[in-house]
Amino acid sequence: MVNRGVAADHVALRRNNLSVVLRHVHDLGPRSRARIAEETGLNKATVSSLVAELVERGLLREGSADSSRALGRPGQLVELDGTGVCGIGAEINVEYLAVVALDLAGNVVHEKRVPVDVAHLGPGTTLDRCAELVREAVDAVDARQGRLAGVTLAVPGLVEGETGELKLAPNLGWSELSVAKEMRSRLGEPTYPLQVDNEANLATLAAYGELREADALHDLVLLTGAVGVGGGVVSGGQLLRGARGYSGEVGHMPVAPDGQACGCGRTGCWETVVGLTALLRKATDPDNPVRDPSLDVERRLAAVVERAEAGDVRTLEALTEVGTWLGVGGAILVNILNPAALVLGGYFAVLGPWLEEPLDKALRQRVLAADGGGCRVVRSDLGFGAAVRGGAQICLDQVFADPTQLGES
Amino acid sequence: MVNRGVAADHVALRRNNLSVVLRHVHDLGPRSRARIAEETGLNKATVSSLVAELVERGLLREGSADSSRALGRPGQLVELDGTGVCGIGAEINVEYLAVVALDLAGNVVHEKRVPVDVAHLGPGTTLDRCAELVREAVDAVDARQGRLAGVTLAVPGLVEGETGELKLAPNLGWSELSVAKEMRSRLGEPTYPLQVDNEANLATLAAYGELREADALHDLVLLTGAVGVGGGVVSGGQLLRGARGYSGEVGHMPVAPDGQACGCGRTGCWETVVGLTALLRKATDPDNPVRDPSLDVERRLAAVVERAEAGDVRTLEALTEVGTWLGVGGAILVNILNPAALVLGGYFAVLGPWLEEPLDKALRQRVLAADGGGCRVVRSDLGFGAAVRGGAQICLDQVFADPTQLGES
DNA sequence: CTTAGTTTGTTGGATCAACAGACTAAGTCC
DNA sequence: GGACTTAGTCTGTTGATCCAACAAACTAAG
Repeated sequence: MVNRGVAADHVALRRNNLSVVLRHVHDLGPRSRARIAEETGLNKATVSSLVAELVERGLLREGSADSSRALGRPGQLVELDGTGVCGIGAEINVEYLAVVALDLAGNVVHEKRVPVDVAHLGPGTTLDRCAELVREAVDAVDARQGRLAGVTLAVPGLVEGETGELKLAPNLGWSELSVAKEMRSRLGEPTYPLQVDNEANLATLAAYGELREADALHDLVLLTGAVGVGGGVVSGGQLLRGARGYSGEVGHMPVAPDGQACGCGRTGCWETVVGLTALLRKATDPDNPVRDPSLDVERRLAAVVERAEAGDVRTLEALTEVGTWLGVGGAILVNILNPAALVLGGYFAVLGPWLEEPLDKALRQRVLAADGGGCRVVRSDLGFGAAVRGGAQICLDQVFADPTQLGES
Repeated sequence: MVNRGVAADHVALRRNNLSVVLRHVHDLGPRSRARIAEETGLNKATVSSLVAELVERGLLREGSADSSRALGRPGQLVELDGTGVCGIGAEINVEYLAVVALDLAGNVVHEKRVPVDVAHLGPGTTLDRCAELVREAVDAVDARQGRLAGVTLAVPGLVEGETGELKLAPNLGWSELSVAKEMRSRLGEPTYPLQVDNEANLATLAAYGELREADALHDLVLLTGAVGVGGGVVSGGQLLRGARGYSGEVGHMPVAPDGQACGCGRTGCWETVVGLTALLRKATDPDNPVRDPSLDVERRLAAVVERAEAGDVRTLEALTEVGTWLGVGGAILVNILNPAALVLGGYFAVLGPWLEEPLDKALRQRVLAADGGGCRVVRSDLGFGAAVRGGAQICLDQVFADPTQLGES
């Protein structure tokens, strides 16, 4: 059934079917009980019983009458009751802290982002500030009388799957830090679940959440471009985490033999040719103000966009070059993983209009399967808020998977 | 969550629990009903009922008394009844056709391998010969009064997931061929399921089957070395197939910029530095007989092993070089996928003793996570029979997933 | 305004699978 | 031989789904 090979009883059966109905309404929108029964294969009477329990639990609610059918008694629409439950995603990144609270329907209940120089502050103070942000978000959820499904904290580094320990975050300058434990103690050992996850993985989940609604798309690779380059993989509808949760480290694939030296000590890593620094090096003179690393990322990007739109040849050439390099590395990923979509996130999304063409061309040249194995290049419009969204979403997903885990409202 | 909960009823519940008990006995060996109940969390009475049904279906059988416990009434052991059900795996490869029939316990019931020059024969005749092999295997299963769970055919090429159509098999010189349909018609439209799958994927499943019994290992990458280099990925216990089933094409990752020209038209592909041809080029003179491509692979390998064991410096250097290149490409895979094991199959396994050290070293240098992300390098001892084994296994897995799908014996 | 036809959602009974606990069976230990 | 322990079966209960009948609500047509 839902969990491969775990003994099940009628409680598990009921839980499974509650989940099926809740997800069905979430994915496909408001509909009558009769229609749910028809579409899921459950009996009408069973659907009535399941819907009643989900309404009881504050996850569904009765809507208006359905007048779409011409004949017969109109159905009573059943719709998602978003307000009942919320999930919170928070993020510690090099230049900012962020938090978002989403309700079950995916609406933003609370959102905040503060610029911070994490490397300067150090772990202790940063975690203090982050805990403060989370507390505000929890208060906002409480104020709306929402129940909290959980909090997920995104960090740009290697997070050990089991323990939630941060092994290594080169861009923060942190290592071997039990972030989950530190946060729990700062939040006063909260009762809601708190987990820590890799930033790129969570951004990938967020992108998957957006895309699967449009298409029936269950295999994708996300590339998040910042100073470094991160990646995440969804395969068969499942986030690929790897044995310890260290998956998706694509930034240091050796692709450019004669390339620049990389922060990791080697030369020619992918991020030395497609990272933001590389783009700016190619597009501008050394004394250009956009090269100043202390300037915030959005500002520097805006400058590049402006030059590109103005038709600056050097900028356009640099973008084409980066796009081609993206295709070179992207082809490796596509050959290994055969995704249905290669999603551009972070700064790649912003510059997508100029990157896509050379990227697509390079990809098609280098992927063994004809037509790139059917892989499309897509821009994510979630911007730098993808990771927090994914973090909140992962908490809500647990409610969809088991609607009984939260007590009744 | 592609298997996003399907509506379930008591039949599905029963099916699930039958599967749990059957898998439990398969994975952990013979044990009493009481012990199964304790370990699975099912009720003793329920286990008795489930075991009775599985015995009825010819999948389990009553064994001897369990005298391992000192006190109390000894239990009646329940064990896998291997003989009841069989799966068949067949393979079409460049130099040979092969078939194997396995019973539920994984024992070889029938096995055959014939050298064939597929490129010379062409698809029609090759499929005729292959169908003949399958028919022999089916007869062998029938002779043992085993029921046939299905047949899986392995081919070295891109197999479209949904349709089972072979899109491209460069090493065979085939393309756009509906192998599944051709085989079904040659076998007289059989009633058992017949599927077609990628050779490397099936070999990966076979390797996973071997390893997961020893360790609790659910993330691995298999590298099969032959003239080309293939790969397969298991992540979270699930074979990674990709959107269309084209995953695992690792042979053409660009790693060696100044490398040899590759059959694919580019230069520096991974298989140009780690393929068998590359090894022989480095280890031997151009006029050496082992370079003769018409010689069979095992013979050529034996020659290399002999030289290495004799301490031939040139051979040892070539092996070190190939091992290092294996690590360079392997590091890309490990960074992306974070497997618990990198499994060497095909010719890599044979030469493992000489490849592992430089491979391991290169890997550790280039993987971002400390200690290679915990990735071990392991040799598969399945040799060139891995794919057929995996093919048979995949049929048997379906029986384990749904023990009711075959009628009672 | 009436009647026929259609669709929705509920009700009560049947079925089925798991569970709990009592009970019998079959050994060991003293 | 009796106390003790563990295995497996039997019986009755619980709970979830399914089925079929039915009431409710609405449209269409005469």
